[in-house]
Amino acid sequence: MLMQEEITTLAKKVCDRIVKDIITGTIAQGQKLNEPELARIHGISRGPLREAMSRLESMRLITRTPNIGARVVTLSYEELLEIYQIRESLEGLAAKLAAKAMTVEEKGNLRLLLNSHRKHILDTQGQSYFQQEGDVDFHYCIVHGSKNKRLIDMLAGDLYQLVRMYRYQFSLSSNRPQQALKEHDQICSAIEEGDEDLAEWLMKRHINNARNNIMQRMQIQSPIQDGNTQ
Amino acid sequence: MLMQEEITTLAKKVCDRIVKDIITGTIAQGQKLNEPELARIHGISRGPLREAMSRLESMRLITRTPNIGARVVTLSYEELLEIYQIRESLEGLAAKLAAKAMTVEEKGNLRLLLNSHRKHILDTQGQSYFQQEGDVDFHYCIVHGSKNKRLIDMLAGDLYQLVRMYRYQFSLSSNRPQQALKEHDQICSAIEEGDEDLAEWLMKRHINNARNNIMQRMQIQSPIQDGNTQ
DNA sequence: ATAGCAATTATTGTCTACAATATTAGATCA
DNA sequence: TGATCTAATATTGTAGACAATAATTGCTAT
Repeated sequence: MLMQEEITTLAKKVCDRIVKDIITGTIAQGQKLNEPELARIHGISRGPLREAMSRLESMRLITRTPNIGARVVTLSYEELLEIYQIRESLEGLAAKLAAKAMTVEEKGNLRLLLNSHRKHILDTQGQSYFQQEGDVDFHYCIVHGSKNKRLIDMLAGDLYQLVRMYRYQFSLSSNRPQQALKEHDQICSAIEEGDEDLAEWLMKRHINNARNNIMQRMQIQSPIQDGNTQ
Repeated sequence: MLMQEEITTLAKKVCDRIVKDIITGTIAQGQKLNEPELARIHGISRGPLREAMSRLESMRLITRTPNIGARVVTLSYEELLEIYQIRESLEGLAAKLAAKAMTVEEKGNLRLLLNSHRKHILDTQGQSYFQQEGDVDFHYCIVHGSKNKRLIDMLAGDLYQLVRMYRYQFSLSSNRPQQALKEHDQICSAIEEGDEDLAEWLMKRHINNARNNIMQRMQIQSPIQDGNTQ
């Protein structure tokens, strides 16, 4: 039996491309999305494009108003706070569940991932991009280890996209890679030992630390630019 | 200035109707959704219907497979467990935030709501329907009191629909209305006093109790019927 | 010169038709 | 009789055209 080809649809493909454009800022925050124009750019008709936009809306990357149209969300200090509150809660749960549900193989992979991050940080001191994506990888891995499908969808499906968007657009690369790595290390150990409560507690503290770090730097940084081009 | 008429679109209206049908079981779990048929039933064309189905998918009330079609989700003991794990985490957070963010007026309304529930329980002993919806109201109210928009969307927008679906289809009306009311009372008091940590702890325990109660009864009850009509 | 209105333009919402894929039914052969 | 391939049917995916609503422009009147 052949391995199933990754079957997909125009709407999904275009959705992924637009997601990328929004996260990286190629399409600016607050910008109006014109359906005929976007359809033409991606070489599809408005049908699948609108379906793609429905997906974007469910991810909360755009907001739609009937008869008026869709705009890319506008990032804000307040929303970032909201997101981190939710992350602390849900990822704490994820870590707790992962400590119980992860297989030895998965735990091994998590450790390997961590070691490769350590190497990256040592090799490319301050190379923040990899650190960022590495951070996403680590959290992504634990969330999947929770085996809670709905939790996985909520975090990996939607919320992490927003987190990546904030990081790109606000240049929020970590300025504390060693510290973050150490915290990841602790979390990994707790999971390896199956210490659910400790894993949860460490994860919550880790995210709390990250939030404090980011908030502090955002207030120092130049105020949020208005990406609204309309 | 006139109050804005609730402007809407065919897709949204039909989506709401289908949501209702799915939750109440008018459309059985596991059932295949035929686009032309559904469109005809609701008197619209396939365009807006497909958009409605996108919304249903984002709520996880249906699952879609490219080129094959959409089916209503199949409820399971495992998923219900997953949902309650998430609820415990997120609603704990909601209660904590609400204890800080709710206005005196909102706190007053919450107390009024609770008193009306008490009256209902006294009047119609064992009348479970109101108790169910009343329970939803109470949690809904606290979630909104958190003022965390994304949290509100996650819980009130999507998750509660699923919870209602489980309650309808598994006839999971509360068999402990007095106990639940007492717990609501405690949570309300903690919120009134602005005791964030207590509110969180009480809410988590409350949901944990509800879960244990439901799980216990589901195991006693007849096994989950297969609603798959295909 | 500016405010308000009217006509025009542009954009979104919806419908119908067609193309591509999956499912079903039937026929052929071992 | 049962399995497998093929043709017919049904269903989903996509495109393009039309209708309804919103935004814009230009005009008029004060």
